[in-house]
Amino acid sequence: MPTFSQILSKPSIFKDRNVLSPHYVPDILPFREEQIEKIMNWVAPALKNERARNIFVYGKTGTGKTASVRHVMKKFEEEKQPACTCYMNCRIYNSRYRVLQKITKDFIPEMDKAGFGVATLYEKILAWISGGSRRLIIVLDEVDMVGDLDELMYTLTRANDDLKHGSLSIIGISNKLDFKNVLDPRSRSSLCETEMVFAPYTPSQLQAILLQRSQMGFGQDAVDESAINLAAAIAAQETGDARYALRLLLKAGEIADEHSLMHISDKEVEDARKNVDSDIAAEIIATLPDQQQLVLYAASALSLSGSKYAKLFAASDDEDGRFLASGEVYEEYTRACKAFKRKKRSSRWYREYLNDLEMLGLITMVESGPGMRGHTRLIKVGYPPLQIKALIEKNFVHGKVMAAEDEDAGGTQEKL
DNA sequence: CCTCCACAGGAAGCGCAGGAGT
DNA sequence: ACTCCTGCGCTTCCTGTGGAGG
Repeated sequence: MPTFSQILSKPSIFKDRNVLSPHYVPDILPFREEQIEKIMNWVAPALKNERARNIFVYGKTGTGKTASVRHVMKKFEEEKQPACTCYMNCRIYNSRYRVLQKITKDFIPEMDKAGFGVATLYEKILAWISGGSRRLIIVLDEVDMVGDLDELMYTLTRANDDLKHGSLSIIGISNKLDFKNVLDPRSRSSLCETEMVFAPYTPSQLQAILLQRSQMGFGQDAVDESAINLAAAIAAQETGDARYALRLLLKAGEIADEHSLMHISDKEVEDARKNVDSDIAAEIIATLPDQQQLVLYAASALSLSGSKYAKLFAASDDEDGRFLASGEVYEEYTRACKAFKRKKRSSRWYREYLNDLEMLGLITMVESGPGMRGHTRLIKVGYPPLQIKALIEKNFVHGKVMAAEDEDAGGTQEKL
């Protein structure tokens, strides 16, 4: 058994592991100078006591949207003015109510509790802005996750009409390129007052970024040039996602550490790739609500045991695409609920779960064409079903027994 | 052709938790 | 302490929709 000091003194390939983390915002963002300057120009009016423009930033994941905006916000806050910013990720603050609540919580400490109505929160925010003639900029990251976005936009834009002093501006960030088309025209025109697109990084840009970070994160020459090129190529093939590329590098480093290597070559990057893909899925799955896990579990279990329509698909199948019919997955889900002692949800809500899972990229769905009865969706799990099944089983066995008992108690109460 | 099947997804509404107003 | 009120997760009911089968 090693001691902690032995573990800590073990040589590591990492010099500063932190710079490879997805949350790290470097002082210099390569290839984004132009975008940063533009955003600064649009935001600057707030420092001369005018309203900053609303900005809508979009581009695929890992193109530096969030990092660039946060970079500008950091610079902005360094100026001591009645100007302030409020950043939030709408994956968490995903409704008008929660967004307003977050704003009040950040700036009005005595309001830091739940239960106020929308109107109350709105009034308090207006009074706070107006009272200090403030220039508030709200950054809504992953803004497409907000359910009642139209209402949120209406509320926020209306605030400017109601304000005599100060103002409120919005910076929306989204990675859904077609997202603004589903917006109400009115909210679109206010949110998309100014637009900016972040193009994916090119392979050579990714290379440069990886080189910059690897020099900061690892010792000099710890990473093969060809390994960096490989990681850049893999990420470029995906979507030009810098976050993914950095994650590859981080994982490659961890693999090197495990084998006590002081050097990263192509092999470690290759291995990292396999790991990272399933890591990403495992992370998403672990944070999924119980019911959605059960649906996913049912789909994986069924794709292992085989669809009853297997013969049908075999004829028109493109390679291994094992599709399942929505109905049979629901039946399997019902069985899974029984097995894990959970209360099953109605089929209507089950369909909502399917949509959620698809949005997370855990499953893919297609409309049933000719060959199948009626109007059904065909489901395919996006990752190896055996792994998913095992992972969810583990999630349910570990630490969730109490929850199962609670559900059970609820069930008996119902019968009374 | 029509009818039925097996779903998709909108609308309404219900019960609950937790805070406001009194 | 009590009645409202609000948001949330969910169920119930309902109206499409497009191919299968007669």
